[in-house]
Order: sequence, then structure tokens, then C-alpha cells
Amino acid sequence: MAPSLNQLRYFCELATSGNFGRAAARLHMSQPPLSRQIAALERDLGTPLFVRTSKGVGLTAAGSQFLSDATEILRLVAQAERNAAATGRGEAGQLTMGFTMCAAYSVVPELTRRYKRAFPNVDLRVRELMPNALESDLRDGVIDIAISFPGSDGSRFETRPLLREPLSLVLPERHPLARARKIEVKDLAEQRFLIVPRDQASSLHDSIVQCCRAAGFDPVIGLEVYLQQTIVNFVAEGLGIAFVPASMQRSQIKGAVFRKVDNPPMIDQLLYWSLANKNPCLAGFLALSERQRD
Amino acid sequence: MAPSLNQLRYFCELATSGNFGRAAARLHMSQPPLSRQIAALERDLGTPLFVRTSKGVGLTAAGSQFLSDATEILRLVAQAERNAAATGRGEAGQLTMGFTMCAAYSVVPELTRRYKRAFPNVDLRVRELMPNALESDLRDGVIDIAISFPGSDGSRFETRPLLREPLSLVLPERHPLARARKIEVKDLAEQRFLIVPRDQASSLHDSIVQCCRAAGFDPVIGLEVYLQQTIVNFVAEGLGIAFVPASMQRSQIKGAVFRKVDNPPMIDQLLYWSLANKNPCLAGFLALSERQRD
DNA sequence: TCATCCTGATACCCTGGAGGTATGGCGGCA
DNA sequence: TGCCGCCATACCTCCAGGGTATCAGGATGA
Repeated sequence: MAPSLNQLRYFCELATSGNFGRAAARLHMSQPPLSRQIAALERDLGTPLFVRTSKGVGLTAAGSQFLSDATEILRLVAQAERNAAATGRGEAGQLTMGFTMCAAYSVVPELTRRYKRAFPNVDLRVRELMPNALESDLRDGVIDIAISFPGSDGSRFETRPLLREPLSLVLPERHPLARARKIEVKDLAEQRFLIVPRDQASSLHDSIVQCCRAAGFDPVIGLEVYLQQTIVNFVAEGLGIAFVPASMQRSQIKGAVFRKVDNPPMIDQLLYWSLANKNPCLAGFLALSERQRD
Repeated sequence: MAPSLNQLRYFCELATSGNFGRAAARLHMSQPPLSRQIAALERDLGTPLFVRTSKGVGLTAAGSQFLSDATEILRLVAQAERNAAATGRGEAGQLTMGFTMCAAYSVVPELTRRYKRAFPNVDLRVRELMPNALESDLRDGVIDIAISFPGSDGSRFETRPLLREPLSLVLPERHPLARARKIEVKDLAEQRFLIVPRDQASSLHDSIVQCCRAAGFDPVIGLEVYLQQTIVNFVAEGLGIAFVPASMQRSQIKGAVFRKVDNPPMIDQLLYWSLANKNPCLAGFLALSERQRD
């Protein structure tokens, strides 16, 4: 017969009290059942834990060994209770956030900082992913939250707008337009654009194309590039010009300059999550991201 | 209400089985009480641990957290049971052995080697002590076992003879007698003896003095020295000659040579222990030291 | 579409074990 | 020697935890 947790508690109290009567009082019970429980424990373990004398009890060698083990067990049980409760409330556990690289420059840093402060015991993990990978990872539960542009089909997920930011024009530093005091979209009609492929980030692609059309021309696509970061690098190398999220300016790339334009294309950063996701940490994150919006 | 160990067992089995019916079968119980116990556990912890579907159960985030904690707790409980039982049988725990330095050269190495092999889980500690300190340390429980010469008053303790060994004569290497083919005790009548004080090790002291008297002279005491090891060092320095346990030869001291003599003084190494000592490891040690004698 | 079969939950019963009180036996102490 | 404090034992009570029977709901296949 295995020991019960109550027996461990009784044992620890008796070991520290050194006397059945006092231990029983502290345990809010009478002395005889305590005697019996300790006797049963010793019988189950197959060895005496206490030496009984006329003025109390002392630990045997097996008793001291068992005292340290039992204390540790009771500590862990209390810990496990707290852990489970905290995890259930979303105050502990693990939360994985996926985002496209360029979101990392705008909302993600501030959001993670605030979340870590509000939920210090949650293990927050971040993953940088290609925009089209976010959807499958979100569905499969690889990530709990995605931060990205409006996608091809986000209808399966819940969304919340996080940020609406203008796109900035990025030019090679020796480009003639880099010296202009003011740039309008129609000035770009003859330029070669670097742009993300439509199947990767339709909203970003479409936003740029429609902005050009509103200015009276169809943009000339020089090269299709997946990552915003790479686009900026390629612009710096003189491969063309591009519209990228304004927050990309924070990445200091030598050879590329950023310029504002009138009526620029706009892009939304959205928060995606799945209602099927039962991670309790999710609720805390959503509450926090909502507060940020206010 | 705190969880019970049974609830932890039920929880772990259910978490691995993934289904109430199968888990109940493996636990040799019926399904309804299992359902109730799990429900009670969840109520006590204040958070659901499982998501129930029509084809089984899955863990929530709190559930996975609790699974790892509960598994660890159950492992520790089993471990604690084994520990206590082993300690009770003297197969684990701690045993402290005290001995005089010169015993370290004869019986102690072999004894410790055999004990460690027979009881690998006992933490065997050794202490080198002055002969007269052994008695008080044994009485106070600082050491469980003492190995020493017959003392002034060992009557309070149990004893068992371990070894009876002759004393060897130790001489400075340039001493005239060092070249003699044969040495008798009476040849030493004019020599200055280094000897342990009588209050430190009466039997060793008396054995030497009586051996000399049997050869017809009272030994000339040149210097009284506490430790056998120091005696050998002082002989090497030319301060006198001495009788020391033959096993001291293993300590290679430059400048000292050992010689056998006819009818040398003999000395016993005794094992001392106290009946009041309840350390379960003691019995194993005694059984083992008895077998060695055979 | 409905019967069937799986799932887990609920209602009710019954027994064993844990706690309570009263008391016994024993050693230390005045 | 009688008293006091210690722990163990005897006996009672009650409820927690297990059992059986059954319900409720979703999947599945004829």
C-alpha cells in the first residue's frame, strides 16, 4: 500500500513537533488517529521512522531520509496546484506568436514588451515566418497568434486590426528623385518596382498597384521579392524602387533612402487567431492588444 | 481541498490513455468513479484539465502543465518509498567511521573497499582521529564505528578484534643496527625510544614496555609522540628508534628502515561500536567485518 | 434518416477507512 | 509510591470513494 499525502503531512508535522500530542493539536485532530496513521505508514514502508521514548519521538535514519523526501514532495504538490491554476488562468504557460519580418519593426516589439510585463510567467515564443506560412501554422496550432497583412483567405480566423500605416518610398541614395523636395506618385510612372508577389501578400501587392493606378499608370514590375527586408537591400543595390511599410526605416540599410509621398498606399497589420485554440494565454494577449488600440 | 495521490494517478493514466473507459480499465476500476475523481480534481484546482469530446479526452494547457508536475510527484513518491525502505535495511544512508592514522594502513582500506562494494548506496564517511578522541566521538554519535587499539576504557562499547599484528622496529637508515643480520629485543637496551604517551594509547605503550622488560630492560624513553606517522618521521631524522605497527611500512619515509625482531610486541586493532547506536547501516558493517575475520 | 455504438455524466447504494472518545500500559519524577 | 505525560489499543461513527444502472449526446453506417 502506497502512502497517502495526508500521511506525509502527518509525518512531517510529527517529525518537526517531536511529540504525538503536540503534532495532533497542530493538525487539528486527536492523537490516536495520528498514532495509527504513522504506524500504518511505517508498516507500509517496512521500516520504523520514529523511535518512541517516554518523552516524545525522534527520527530514525530512515525517518530523516523520508523527512527530506516527504517535504520535497509536499512542496511540489503545492507548486503543482499553483502551476495548474495559473496556467488555467493564462498567467503561466506558453504562447507562440508568428509574424512577418516587417511586422517585427512596427507593432511586435511594443506588444511583446507589454505582454512580458503583464504576464511574466508565460513563456512567450516568437517565430518569423513567410506571410503564406502563417495561415497553416495558425490552423495547425504551431502558433497561437499571427501578425501579418490581410491575407488571401483569413476568413477562417478571427482578426483584429492592430495598426494602419503608410508605405514609404525607398530609393537608391543616388537616384535622381532622392534629391527632389517633394515626390508624387505619378512621378514614378517610368520606374521599375520591386514588389512582393501577389500570392505571398495580396493586400500589400494590391495596395501598391491600386495606388499607382489611382495616379494614372500601371507600375512596371522589375522584380518580385518575398521579404520586405530583401526588397530594401535590393533597392540599395540599385535594382529598382519600392514601397515598403514605413516602419522598415528602422532597419538602417546603407545605400537606401526613405521618402514620404502624398496619398501613399496604406497597409494594415492584423492580429489573427483561431477560436478553436484553447490556449488560456490567448485571452490575456487579446485583452492586452485591445487595450493598446484604445 | 488538496489533491490526493490517487487523483494524481488517475489523472496521469487518463492523460496517457486519452479516454475514460480505457483508463478506468487499466486502473482496475469502473468508469463513473474515475469521472467523478477527475471532476473533483479539476474543481479543486479551479481549472479544467481535459477537453471532453465525443471520442475521448485531450489535455488543456493547464492539463499538460499538471501532467508533468504530477508525473514528477509520483516518481518522487515511489523513490521516497524505496529510499526509506533501503535506509531502514541499512542499504542506504550514511555511516561514519573513525580510526587512528595507523589503522588506515592496515585494516581500513580493505574494509572500506569491501563495504562500498557490498553497500554501494551508503555514504561511507571516514575520519582520522586521535586515539583518545575516538571514545567521545563514538559516545556522542559523531562516528558510528571506531577502529583503534584497545583503549583505556572501552568497556562502555562493544568490541570485536579485527587484526593482531606484530610491531616492527624502525631505525634511522645509518643506525649501526640497520646493518645487523638479526636483531633481538635485548640489543635495544641502550637505545632511546620514541613512543606514544600512555594516556593516548595505553595498549600500544604497554605492549612495547612489557616486551622490553621481558627482554630484561626498561626502555629509555627519548620522546613521547602522539602519531605513529610522526614517530616514523622523527626516527628518519635520527631522533631515536621505535616500535610501530608493521603496516606502517607502507608509508615510504626516506631515511627510515624497518626491521623484524624475534618475539616482537604485538598489537590488536579493534572495532568499537555502541549498542545505543540505531544506525541501520551498522548491522551491515558488522556482518561484513565478521565475515572478513573467517 | 434512423438505429446503433461509442463517448462521458449522473443517480443511487454500500462498504471500508479515517477520525472521534475512552481507556490502558509504561517510564520518569517528586 | 502516586502522579503525570507519553504513546498504543478498543470501539464507535460517518462519509469519501468505489460499484451498478442508467442517461445524454455526437459519430457512423445501413
